[in-house]
Amino acid sequence: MTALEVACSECGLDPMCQVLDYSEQGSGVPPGVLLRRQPVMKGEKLFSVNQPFHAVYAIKSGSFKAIVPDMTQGERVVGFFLAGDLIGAEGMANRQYSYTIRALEQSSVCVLELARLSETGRSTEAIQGALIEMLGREVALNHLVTTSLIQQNADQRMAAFLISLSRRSVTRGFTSDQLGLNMSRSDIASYLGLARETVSRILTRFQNSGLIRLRKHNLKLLNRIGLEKVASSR
Amino acid sequence: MTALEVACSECGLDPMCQVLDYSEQGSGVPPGVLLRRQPVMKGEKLFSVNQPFHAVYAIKSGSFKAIVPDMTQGERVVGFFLAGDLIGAEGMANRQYSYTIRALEQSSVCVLELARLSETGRSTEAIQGALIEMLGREVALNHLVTTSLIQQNADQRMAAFLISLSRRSVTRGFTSDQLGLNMSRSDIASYLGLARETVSRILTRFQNSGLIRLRKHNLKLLNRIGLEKVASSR
DNA sequence: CGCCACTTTGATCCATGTCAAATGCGGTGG
DNA sequence: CCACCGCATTTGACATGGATCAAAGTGGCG
Repeated sequence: MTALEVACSECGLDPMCQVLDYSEQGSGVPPGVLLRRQPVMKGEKLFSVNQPFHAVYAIKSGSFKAIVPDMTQGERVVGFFLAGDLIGAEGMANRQYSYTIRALEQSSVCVLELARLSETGRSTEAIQGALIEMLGREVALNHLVTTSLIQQNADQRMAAFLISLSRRSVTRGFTSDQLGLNMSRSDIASYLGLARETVSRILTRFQNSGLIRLRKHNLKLLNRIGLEKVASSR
Repeated sequence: MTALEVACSECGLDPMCQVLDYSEQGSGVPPGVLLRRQPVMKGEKLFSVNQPFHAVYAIKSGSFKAIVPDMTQGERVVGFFLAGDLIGAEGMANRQYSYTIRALEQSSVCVLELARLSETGRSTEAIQGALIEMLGREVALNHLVTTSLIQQNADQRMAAFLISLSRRSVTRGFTSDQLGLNMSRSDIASYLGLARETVSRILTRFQNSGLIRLRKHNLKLLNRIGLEKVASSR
């Protein structure tokens, strides 16, 4: 059950890896600046909210959730991250992380220790260029996500959520119609702002109408066109 | 009725202005790279969705809304921008803007033509550093906004919205309890994902319970503590 | 002064939350 | 290997917040 890895070329950290020329041995980059393929156990944290910022992470395989404390419900899910995604960049400006990251399954990540970049001997210009590229993508991505969730009914949100997962999966080089739904129904509910009962009902309804097939945590999109229609209908 | 201006030190574009040393005459920066205090009429667009990216804007005075086309309702409001805010950075990575920006009132902006930065003669390193600073703040900010809106009831959303406006206003050096609500009720409704009737009802209810005072488009927060209680209650 | 767009207020309806109970499933210990 | 327990998920019944429909103010501007 080894999870699939993304290719480096599809990874959010790639601009920086190119600069560091990490594929080469003897690149002169000191050890500990860029850690590759660190394993992370299911349930383990990458970092916690308010912890001082020190590194950005890229998911090589597996998946994670981002959570923030919430006095009413304990925790609130504010995002899911899949292989290829970059995690932690939002902590850069504030010098501390703004959410807690927890692995949804056995995963692996690459870790870039930002403070130690100057030790690499690479030109500041090249490093900064890579940072700009990474941050720019991040800004664009966040904006996309923000737009979608509010002011849609439960069916639309769920359909949009599934499509977005699938789309992210396919841009990272995986199959587009088959993917692991490793988060719990409660996690999905929290993320979409719905009750978990509603999530459950919608998923079974989608299944009964032939849009998806769901076995445990394995999801197959049977009718993408239909899902897209649901997501955009009113 | 001249709108108040933010100080440069509070502006989202400031890191770059510092690098360009724009306050000096004879700084050697060619004309047209950084335009200051361009007036924008009420209703005028800064740029439109899908238009090729060329510049980022900083609001010197006034306010704007960000809208995206929506087949069902014509347009959807995805954000409001106040004096000091940076607009357009999300277009950098994709090379095109992802929403349309329209002025809510007579306003003024500073415009930075990004493609022409190299003409300034400033060191690439300094320019890149400024870009990183700007983008980093942007990432952090977007994340903050995203988190708040979903999974809250109408009262909470409205209270959070008013508080956020006030907070942004005060961090930019304006008074915290008095501010212009220059968008229409429909705009607020679209942004918060509510019906405009609901927005109207909530505002009158807030007013009747002494939380705010609303005269036309002039809003005064009378009881911030009360509002915060509404925003976080469940 | 009068028109038109925006806003407010009222009445009704429906989607989704909430509460409750049944079912399924994985892990553990005998 | 099986029986049992605890937790996640599903399903059902009901309550309600906010959408929708309708109509009456209100204010800005020609």
